[in-house]
Amino acid sequence: MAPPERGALSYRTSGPTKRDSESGSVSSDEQYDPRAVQDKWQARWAELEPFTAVETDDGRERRYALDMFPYPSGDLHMGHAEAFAIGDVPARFWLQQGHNVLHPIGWDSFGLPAENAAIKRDSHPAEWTYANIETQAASFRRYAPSFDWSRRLHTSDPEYYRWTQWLFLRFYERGLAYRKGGHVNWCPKDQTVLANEQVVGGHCERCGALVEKRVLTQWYFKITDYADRLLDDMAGLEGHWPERVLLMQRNWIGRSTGADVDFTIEGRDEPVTVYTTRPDTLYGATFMVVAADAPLADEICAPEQRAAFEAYRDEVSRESEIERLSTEREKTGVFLGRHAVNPVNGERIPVWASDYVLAEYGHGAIMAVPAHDQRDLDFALKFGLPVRVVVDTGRPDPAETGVATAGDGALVNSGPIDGLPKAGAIARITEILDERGTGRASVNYRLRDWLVSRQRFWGCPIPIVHCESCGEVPVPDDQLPVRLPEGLRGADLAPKGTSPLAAAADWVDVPCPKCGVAAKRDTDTMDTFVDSSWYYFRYCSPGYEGGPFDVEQVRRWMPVDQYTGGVEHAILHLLYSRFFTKVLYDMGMVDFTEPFKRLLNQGQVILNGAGMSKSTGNLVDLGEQIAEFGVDVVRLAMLFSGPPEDDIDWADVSPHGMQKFLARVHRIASEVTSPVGADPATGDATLRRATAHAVSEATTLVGSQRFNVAIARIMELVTATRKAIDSGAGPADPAVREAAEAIALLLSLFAPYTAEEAWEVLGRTAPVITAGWPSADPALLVEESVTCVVQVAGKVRDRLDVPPSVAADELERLALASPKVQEALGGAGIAKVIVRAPKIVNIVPQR
RNA sequence: GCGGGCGUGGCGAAAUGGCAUACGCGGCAGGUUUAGGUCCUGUUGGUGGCGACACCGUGGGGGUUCGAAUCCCCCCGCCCGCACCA
Repeated sequence: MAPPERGALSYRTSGPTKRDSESGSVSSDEQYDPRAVQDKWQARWAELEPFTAVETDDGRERRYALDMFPYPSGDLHMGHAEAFAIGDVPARFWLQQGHNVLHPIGWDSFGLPAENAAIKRDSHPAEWTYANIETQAASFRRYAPSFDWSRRLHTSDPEYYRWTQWLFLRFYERGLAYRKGGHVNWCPKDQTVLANEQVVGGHCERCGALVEKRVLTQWYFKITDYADRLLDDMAGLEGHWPERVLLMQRNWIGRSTGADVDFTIEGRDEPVTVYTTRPDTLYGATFMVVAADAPLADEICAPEQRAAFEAYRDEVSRESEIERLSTEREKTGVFLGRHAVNPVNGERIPVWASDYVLAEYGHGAIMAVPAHDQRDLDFALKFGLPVRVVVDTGRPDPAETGVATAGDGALVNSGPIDGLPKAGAIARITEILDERGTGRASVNYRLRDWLVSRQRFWGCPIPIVHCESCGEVPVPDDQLPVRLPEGLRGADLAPKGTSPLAAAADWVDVPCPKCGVAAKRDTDTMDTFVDSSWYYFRYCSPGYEGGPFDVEQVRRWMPVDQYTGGVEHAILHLLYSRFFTKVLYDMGMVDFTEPFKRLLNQGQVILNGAGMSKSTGNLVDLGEQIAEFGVDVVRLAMLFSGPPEDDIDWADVSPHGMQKFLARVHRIASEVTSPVGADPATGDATLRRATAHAVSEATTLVGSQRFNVAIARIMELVTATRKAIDSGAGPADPAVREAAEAIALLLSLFAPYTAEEAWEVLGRTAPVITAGWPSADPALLVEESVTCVVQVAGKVRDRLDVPPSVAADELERLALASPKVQEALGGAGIAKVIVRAPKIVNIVPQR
């Protein structure tokens, strides 16, 4: 439908209200239209700047409300609308509570889509990127989150990425950024490498292409050095971050404890070390398995098995990730023609190669204990290798059943550790290995170092120069930023497996900063997750030129009080940001180790039970919704539909209901006739209590992020106020003004335009956002009487109006005196009476 | 397979040991209106009854308790994460 012209619709401010005092009904031909007031308040906010955070101390407490900054992929969509509506609530709440609030906005503006668009349109990624940013910025202004626009940043600005490079160099100095060769994930579509975190189920997280393995030399951040701290510091986030995010990070880091055991290899000087979480089963090891793609397998393979091994290895290298990932696939492998010697019993065991052992984990080799590990058992049964039980779990023989026994029990066939339980045996055997120098306790992680280099153009250049005589040479700080080369555009950026930057000869060729001879720049750019790992620090002092951030400002604002964003970043962005924060702590630049105190993951906006997508046409357009209903309605519908963490199916959302509610709010404001400042103490006591309750509960509910229930409380207050106007105290009662003002103040968090308008209609001048947060008079929260429920055998039989302070024995007497209770008892004796004054009495009859 | 979460009216959801279904949508009835829409009022878990009421009811079964949507055990269903990590 075509939206009415903006501003053409009138809304009632004081016009004639036909009121039928007999029925209490009111009719109206005109209805308040939230769209009509949007431009007016946008202009007022732009002029008054109520959302600008104050850098210097002004006595107010500081709060930092952060939303995950957007990628400028196009205009804002329903997902943004939900996330930013949710993130705006605490920011406005704190502001109205009188705090100095930092609520910034910026753009994560490096990344592949811009580059792909540039290739397609024969243009430069910056054109597409910055045009989209302007589109989103304009939409944001209308959508009206309480942003401090003065702190706006873009990660693709040289003023920003200068400091991304600076941080890279600090990491480099600390040995936390390094280059190494090895197997890497390669996306054949995007023509670039990917971090482990960006591979989901064997596919590229971004484009969905099947990821391949390649052997390449790449830049890494040594996040594994921080594995323990990343894991252990999560204890402090417990209860403040969603449990599932913590769980996902724990699983991702995947710490396991066990032991390294050295096996000698016949005909090899050096022993081979294996990692096991079950050193207690060492006597049950009947063979060893080496990862087929590990150099070790190639090295120790005996000549007579070489042909078989190489054939197998080629087969493995051809097989795709899909095959590797299929669950019920048969074990494969090949004997390497060698034997290893078990360090505790001197037993000779054959060494095999297989793809079920991963080259990158542990030492790329394992001791196989088929009786107590299902994978090893599958392998043993397939190739006829022996199975020896060493833990008596009381379960049937795995060799017979094909089911490995992983449980606890007494050790058997295990020499010095016979009879010990699992835990005791692990401790003892580790000691024995230690004494003999053939093993030691060990910890392993699933987490790998973070691969940060990318063979694409639109990212932050890696500030390193490669010199034939000096090797890797960091670009000196005073030569930062290393800007992206000019002149590359369109087809120049097409992916070709090496970085497009390499084609910019005049950019690549530079003198070595150290020795001055001809050298070449590193042509890779950084993963965009590097850019987003520190942007929230930059917000604290966005124009700062002495470093990535002003240490003093960060000390003032951080850590972030609430971070709002999607759960899709549960591992990637949030793990990297936690890592960066810990490194900055070690550098002495910040005095905290966790960046985000509280995390809220909003749900997704879906339609008809399925995710929205352009290709299927299952789409709701934010712009159309706003044109039809207005910003306030969209925001309120998002927030009212359910808990913020839950998905919203737009098919279940009722914008019309929200529209009706906002019109009711506006009309109440317009009907108030008492003057500003009228003393509410003289007003209707019932309505005053309703107001006090709504204020008190809404405050608690907003604080615990239960926005949908908070809105329900405001709705109840609106209904109570309507009743008071129509059939109670009347529009001139000061309690009605008090209620109407409270409604405007509370509603400001959820429907800011209507709240401002109502506030003005009530004769108030300051913007409502600066008018404070209402407080409830405790005296009004105490009820004059409460309803006590009287149960007989757990069923409600009567209700009594009693004072809240009623004594237990008095209440019991009243309850027993009730005719309804006596009737329900039917003459039966009383076994017991439970009294919870003043709410409930439960009488248990004898039976 | 392993781990975690969830299951409440026609629908989105409230209630975290004490009146189940707040609030909203949708429905129904009435009022206002030339009419429609808007707006206002009432009503709306099921079964039975003219009715006051009665009984049943939070996925299913069992348990703890004076009292369970809420806590415990088993089962069913759905969602999410991980998935050869030795």
